[in-house]
Amino acid sequence: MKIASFNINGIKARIGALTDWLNDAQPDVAILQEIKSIDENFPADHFRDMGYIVETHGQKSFNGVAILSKLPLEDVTRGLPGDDDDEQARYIEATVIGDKKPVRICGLYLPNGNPAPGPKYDYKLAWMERLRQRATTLLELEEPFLMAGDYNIIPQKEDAEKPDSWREDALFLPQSREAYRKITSLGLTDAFRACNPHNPPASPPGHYTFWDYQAGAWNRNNGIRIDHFLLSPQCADILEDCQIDRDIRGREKPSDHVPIWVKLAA
DNA sequence: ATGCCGTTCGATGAACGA
Repeated sequence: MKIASFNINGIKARIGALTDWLNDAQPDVAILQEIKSIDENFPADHFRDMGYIVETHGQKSFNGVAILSKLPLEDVTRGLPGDDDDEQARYIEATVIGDKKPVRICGLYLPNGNPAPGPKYDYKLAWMERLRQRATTLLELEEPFLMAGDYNIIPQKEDAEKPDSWREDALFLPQSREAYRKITSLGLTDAFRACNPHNPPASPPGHYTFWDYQAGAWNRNNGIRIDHFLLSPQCADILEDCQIDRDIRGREKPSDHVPIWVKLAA
């Protein structure tokens, strides 16, 4: 089973690039972030015609997440538990029925948090604590699950081409990385690092999932790794591969993020 | 030092992003 995550930065602007990538990469499941659309305006029929089940959790103009799946989905839930007043559409869950076993999929678009400090940063940290709570609940089930999406977290300096330039940014502040570690240290595996260990000091070119549209970031490989797959122990047991579809960033009318995917024996 | 660039809504720019 191939499961991909892709922050598309607007479905209206990306329907062509997304369709081309789906046809090339052929994921069984695509977890999307920043659809920037209400559910009614998401082109669900287009993806149904391609063989996908479509589940969205959208809002007007901003945020919004979705799951496209060629495999059956069960028990779809929308929104991250823990704050009934949170109206931002950033979280969706579903169970994918694989040929061998079911996997619970959590698709997330974690708040950016800038500027820090400030209310947006407070919201980010509170949201991460709610995500940690949700992970704790799911871990108690001792079943395969994964949390994938745009975490807006640079976990380590190796995950940025120019870490110094992110030193005071909400994506890289010590408090942000501590909140992220509190989630991974529950026992979740970073699938990309499990499959692509960083080997200092002979640093190879960095592996990134985001390059800013500005200042020639792509041409300079001035990127950051902020889209992640975190796997439960039972899911890490069946992990076969995890890679980043880097070349997508160089195509026509690209998103500023690229897809990252896992292959599971499920 | 600031903006660079891109998307959205809906306007002749503002808000937001990372």
